[in-house]
Amino acid sequence: MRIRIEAAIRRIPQGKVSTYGAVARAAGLPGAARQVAKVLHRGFGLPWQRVLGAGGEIKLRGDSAIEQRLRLEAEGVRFRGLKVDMKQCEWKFGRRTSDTGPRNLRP
DNA sequence: TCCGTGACGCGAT
DNA sequence: CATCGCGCCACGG
Repeated sequence: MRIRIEAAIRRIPQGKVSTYGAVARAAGLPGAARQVAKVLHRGFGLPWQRVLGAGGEIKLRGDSAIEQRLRLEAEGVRFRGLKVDMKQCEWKFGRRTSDTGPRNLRP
């Protein structure tokens, strides 16, 4: 299970973000949002900053939250107030085989 | 086995 | 918006 979740997380490209719930579904584990959070908390080498709560909200507290925001802005993710502008930055997981989703956004 | 715990999600107020 | 409540789920005590 951990592997499936990690794989899904790794599919999120730089400059894009996703949510715990979406990652869980992409991993074939609908409803396992909390497990996604755990994997992120313990796993290493994962682009953890690209996973947010529903609506593009950062769910971390204190310094971690600040770091996540800085990391995201550093890779071009735009914020609208305290949330990420999902309308523009959310990564849509495609169904296997050549996933054709909106990609390459770096003007 | 029961119970508390979360980097959760969503609808209702 | 802010809060609340309830559903969800793997884990550890």
